[in-house]
Amino acid sequence: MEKKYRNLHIKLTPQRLAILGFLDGNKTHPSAEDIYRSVIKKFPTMSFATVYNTLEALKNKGTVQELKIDTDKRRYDPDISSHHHIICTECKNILDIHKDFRIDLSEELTQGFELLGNSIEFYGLCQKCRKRQ
Amino acid sequence: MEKKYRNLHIKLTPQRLAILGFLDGNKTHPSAEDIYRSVIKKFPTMSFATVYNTLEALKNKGTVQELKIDTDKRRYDPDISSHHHIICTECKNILDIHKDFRIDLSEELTQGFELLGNSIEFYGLCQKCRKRQ
DNA sequence: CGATTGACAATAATGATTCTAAACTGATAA
DNA sequence: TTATCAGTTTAGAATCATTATTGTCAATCG
Repeated sequence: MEKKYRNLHIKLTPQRLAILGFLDGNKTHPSAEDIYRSVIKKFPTMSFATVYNTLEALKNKGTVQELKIDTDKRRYDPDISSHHHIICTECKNILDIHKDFRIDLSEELTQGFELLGNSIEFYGLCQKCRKRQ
Repeated sequence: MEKKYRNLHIKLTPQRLAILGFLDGNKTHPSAEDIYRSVIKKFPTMSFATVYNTLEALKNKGTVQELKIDTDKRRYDPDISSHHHIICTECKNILDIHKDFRIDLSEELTQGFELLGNSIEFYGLCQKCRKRQ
């Protein structure tokens, strides 16, 4: 379990391993609070500062990315592959979209920008909300 | 000047007109604070609550949209046409991209979602930051 | 063995946003 | 004109997410 994270070259403390464990394979785009609430079960002394510090460290190492899908609070994603999201406009449920979209922009549109990539937020209605309508 | 906003069917107080005037044609994606700082020049008694209340009202009327381009604070855009943004990864400068991208998703990807639209965040290097590198 | 470093926890501080309560405004009715 | 009423504004307090600070401890290094 630990071996997996050795190459991060950060100190693998029990708290950090618990956070990494929670994030591993997690598809729920958790907030700092979500992480805190889960990890505190095993580490009753866990503090928010540790969650934020660890997330900052992981962000810098590039193993976690910060998402902009929520204006209320930051959300984090352990899946750092370039992927996109579709969000239900009703219930705000979020689904990952694993596909690359190479979108080119004309020079007229980019006005001198060098285009490096894109991140797409799709929106729509999830199955449950469609039935409810 | 006022006629333009009559069809909003909200009470057009002087403060609201000042906010609407600041937003009209604004391409800077201002935060609540940006709006406050500008409008307080004419209305020294203006309060933040009024800015937020007005933004909420305008959002509900669909004349302003809340952007998710900044994790630190909310930003607002009076341009409600479906458009996108390109953000400089260095200086965070933002440029509007006015073009429609119809992107279809396979059923396998959407898993029951009814796709309604998309919003794309492009990223890259702006002209100034390219030269600086 | 000290000395140093990095991480932790608790807590204080900050900054954005929301809430509250009282005063104000403008329209309408008496 | 005056009274009333709904909606708006204001100032400031409250809340919530995030960041900074401080003292402590454990692991590491010379």
